[in-house]
Amino acid sequence: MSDKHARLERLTSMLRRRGVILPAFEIHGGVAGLFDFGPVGGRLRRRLNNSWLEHWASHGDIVEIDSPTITPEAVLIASGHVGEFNDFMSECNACGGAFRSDHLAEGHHPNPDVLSQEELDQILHNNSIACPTCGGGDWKAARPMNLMFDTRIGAMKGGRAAYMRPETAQGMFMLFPALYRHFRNRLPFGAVQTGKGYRNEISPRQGMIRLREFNMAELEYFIDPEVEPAHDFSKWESIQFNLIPDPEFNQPMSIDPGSASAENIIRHPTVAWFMARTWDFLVSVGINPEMIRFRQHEGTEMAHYASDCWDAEIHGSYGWIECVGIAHRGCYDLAAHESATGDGNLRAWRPYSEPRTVDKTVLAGKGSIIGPAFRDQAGAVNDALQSIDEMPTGFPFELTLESGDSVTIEADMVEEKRIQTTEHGEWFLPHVVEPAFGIDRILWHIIDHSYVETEKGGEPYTVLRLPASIAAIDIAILPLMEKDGMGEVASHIHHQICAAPNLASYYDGSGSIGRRYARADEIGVPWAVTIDHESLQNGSVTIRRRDDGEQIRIQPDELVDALVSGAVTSLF
RNA sequence: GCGGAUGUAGUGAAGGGGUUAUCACCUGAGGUUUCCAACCUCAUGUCACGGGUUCAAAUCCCGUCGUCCGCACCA
Repeated sequence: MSDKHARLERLTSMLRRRGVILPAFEIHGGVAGLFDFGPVGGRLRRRLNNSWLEHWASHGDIVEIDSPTITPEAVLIASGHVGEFNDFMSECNACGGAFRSDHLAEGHHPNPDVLSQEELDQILHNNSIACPTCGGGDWKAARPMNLMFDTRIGAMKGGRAAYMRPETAQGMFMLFPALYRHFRNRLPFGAVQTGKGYRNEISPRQGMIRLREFNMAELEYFIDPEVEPAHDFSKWESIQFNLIPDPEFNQPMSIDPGSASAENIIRHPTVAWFMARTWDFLVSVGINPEMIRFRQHEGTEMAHYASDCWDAEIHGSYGWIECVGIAHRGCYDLAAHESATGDGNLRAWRPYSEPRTVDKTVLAGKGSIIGPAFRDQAGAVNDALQSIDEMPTGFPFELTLESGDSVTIEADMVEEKRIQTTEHGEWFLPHVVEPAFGIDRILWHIIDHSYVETEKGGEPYTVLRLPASIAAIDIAILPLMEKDGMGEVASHIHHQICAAPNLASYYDGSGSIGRRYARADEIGVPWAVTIDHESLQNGSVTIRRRDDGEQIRIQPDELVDALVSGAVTSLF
């Protein structure tokens, strides 16, 4: 345990020293839960973000959007966040312990979640509920504890209440009509968004794990609940995932995702499919596959919107940490926004395989008779006639109006009409499967899994074995000496590589060559080019592989091509 | 929010009522060497913030803030 702790200290020291991840605002004392990404970390995070976007864009039916972080209160009331994030806390006057008021009131009210502050205080007082810590029963008044940062839109006092978004997902729901049009009205399709989310955590701990401002990457995949999805799981046939189902139903198991779906351990095939694609992503960016498991939420911990939820948890220095949540949200969000706004554009059209023709015989009122007969009730009579389900057996008959009044309808007041309508389809609320990624947590575990402490010549030596695709710096350019023109050649190659799209190199001419290799290894630079005397004669340079120190000679142009195409490994 | 610990260069640490605050590594310059953290010389940079006690505070006291650990809370 203390070994692990010491390793963690060395790792976080390195991250600070080398400009990867640093506590934010430190010269002003720092703020828990806020971090800076430095010159190395900033690019590392961008690379991870880009890998994530590419991963989903490669599906062909998923597009990227971007929406504001400032969100009007109405949106978050509709989505349930204002109610759900507004928990009341009660504090014990004797020992100072703080607890969620509704948890304390449990057993004394069928649904304490919905109670007001006064009602909660009443229940605590009337039932003399004891403090779980000290046994006292003297409670301070309950106080709301909202985990969202609030703000106002508009400078004057008339401004609208708003919050910093606690998740990026709502942006995708707001844009559903635009997405539906973009995809030519055909499901399924998805939208992704990466960006900041905000939660005013009571007590951020564990470094990058619980943050107050964090990088989220969320995907909303809209599906027709009545279409049985066809996913090809053959790619993962021989890969065993570690699953921890809700203990109410199943024991932990190792199983391939296709079978888990077929056996209904994962309740929806699309959820299983996204779990598998999530696994692909995590492994591709450098997460150790043995350190991944999927845990199903139990009924009681399910978020307010989810009907089935699996977390991808990654094991690292802080134990098992949830890094991805894959939730089947049903039609919760679209339905909530529809009912809050009355907007009719949050639905999709499902054509029937055969048009449905409905023959109906209706009684249509004759205006010239009904009008004079019923005067100001005539409209209501017509309405009532139209909504008759069963034809009357004869005339006259009694017709009940919506107001409850009854009127007598004579035969000459109406005529029978046969109406034929053809319905080609129906509007429905799509269901949503949402994989939501915590980028910072994933980045942390990539670093954690990549950080290797070894020995070199009896000295401790550290290497960050990042995959080349996300390493902050692609290559280090090292002149063996900065004389005889080696520095100039090196500088030229450095600029050549930096000018190539999406490549970053760094030039290092200070210190011994071994020291410079060590510096590059520490922040995970996968390749190092050395310019030596032979380079001055025939232009060739050596390229060294980070993970085993092996070197080959190569022409710089060939190297740049290989870097651009990501094929440096094949040169060895 | 409660309790405990704690705050000294970029990192890690030592020290301590007295005017010039140490040490190692790191970083930079010069020299020397040159393919895996070599060496020599020199240099940059630090007592969280605010108040008090004192002739004098980085040191003692108070407060604030931050950080860490435990409790509690936690999409």
